[in-house]
Amino acid sequence: MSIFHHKKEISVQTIRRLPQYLRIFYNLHAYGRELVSSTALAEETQLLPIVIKKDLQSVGAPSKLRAGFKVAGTIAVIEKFLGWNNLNKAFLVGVGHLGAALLGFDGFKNHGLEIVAAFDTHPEKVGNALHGVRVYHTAQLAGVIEKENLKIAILTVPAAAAQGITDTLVAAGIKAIWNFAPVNLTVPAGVIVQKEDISSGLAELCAKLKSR
Amino acid sequence: MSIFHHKKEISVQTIRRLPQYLRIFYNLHAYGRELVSSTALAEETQLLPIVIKKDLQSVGAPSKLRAGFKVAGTIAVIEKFLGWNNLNKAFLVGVGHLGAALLGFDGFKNHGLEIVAAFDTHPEKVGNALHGVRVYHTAQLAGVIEKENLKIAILTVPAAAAQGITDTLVAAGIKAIWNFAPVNLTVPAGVIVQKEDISSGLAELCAKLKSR
DNA sequence: AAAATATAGATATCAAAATATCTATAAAGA
DNA sequence: TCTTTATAGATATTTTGATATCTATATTTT
Repeated sequence: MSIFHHKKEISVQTIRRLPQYLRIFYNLHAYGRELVSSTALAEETQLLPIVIKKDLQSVGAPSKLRAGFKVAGTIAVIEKFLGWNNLNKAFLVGVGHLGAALLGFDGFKNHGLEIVAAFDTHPEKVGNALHGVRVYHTAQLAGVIEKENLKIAILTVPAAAAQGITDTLVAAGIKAIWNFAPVNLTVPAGVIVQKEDISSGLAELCAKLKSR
Repeated sequence: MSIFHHKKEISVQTIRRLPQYLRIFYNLHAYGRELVSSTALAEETQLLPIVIKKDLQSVGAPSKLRAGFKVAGTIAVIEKFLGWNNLNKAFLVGVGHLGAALLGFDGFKNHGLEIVAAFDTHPEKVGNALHGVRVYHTAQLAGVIEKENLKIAILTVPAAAAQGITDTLVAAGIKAIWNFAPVNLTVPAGVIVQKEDISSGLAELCAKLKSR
């Protein structure tokens, strides 16, 4: 056996399930539950108990033998793993239908995200505030990013505009882009792009519908 | 060798990539391109050529040796596979920020979906039209579903209301629910639920950010 | 005409993820 | 006290998906 400890890699799929667990654990905590077993969680999530067990073990969730996982402690390790124990300042580019909806979503505070600014090019939007977030003109992007030292961008612009704005964001030192535009962005190594595309989910649904 | 032909199973991941291919093929078609190779597509999508090749082969995309896949023919097979070659009537329940944004998204016409009605409980929304879609009171759900023979529901209500409405939908004969509420719905076998959860994507992004 | 090349097509290998099985133990019940 | 049981913990197996390699061939180049 090696004397080196290999840091256990946590799979992407596990990471994607963590928010779901977190939501349930928040509820349990609010109801005063201190322990919950993987079998109980399995009913709630419709996942297999063993999937949940392995997911929680992999982030180091504390447990009590024969009793389940500790609610408060598990919340703490998941939040810490995701960095959701303190808020990251972020901003949004493109105040269209989707962008406005995201600005109105107050759940981000539970997800480590605080949207502190928005950007758009339409004169009737610039200068106003939407859901308490001020809308700047896109031309001011670089300045605001630098002044506020922002690292995370939420991109909700039309496909045609996405790459151009991305180049501006990268030049301004942005480290992560959450991309809702239906294009693949080209960025230098080191910049993280997380693509979101609901048409994938719709395709999955339609494929299931057809094969019945 | 068996005399039975085993219908090749198409993987979920392949299905989720199909809309992306379709978008690119629409563009190519608009520009008059008749053939495109997997290597060319790989640059555009940032996927490996072999992934694309296998994906397209698995839905039976027509090709020409040494030249690539046929643009028009590939569009046809993908659309057919997903059932996007003709419109499915759908409706939306919950005209909040997200629901309104989805109503305003006109791209659904390219995705085999036509939203013909919306439902909400707020008196100031009921009776109006939003983006050309009439908003009914949720109490009228069963009636409208039956009258219009609707099969696909888009659920954008708060978590607390989701299961109750789902029960109504199921009782009214709905076959598929595209669920944007952050809960796991319980439905009888045969009803398809496709869950959409952007917090998974955010978790992925945050995990990547932390591990740099 | 001959050689080189880029491609789909087919098959094989590898990696990731899900699932199953086994073990030890603390708690509950007889 | 003894037995049963539900659980986390650990390991093994299976399945799924991604990646690599090889082949045949139409096209292009020489």
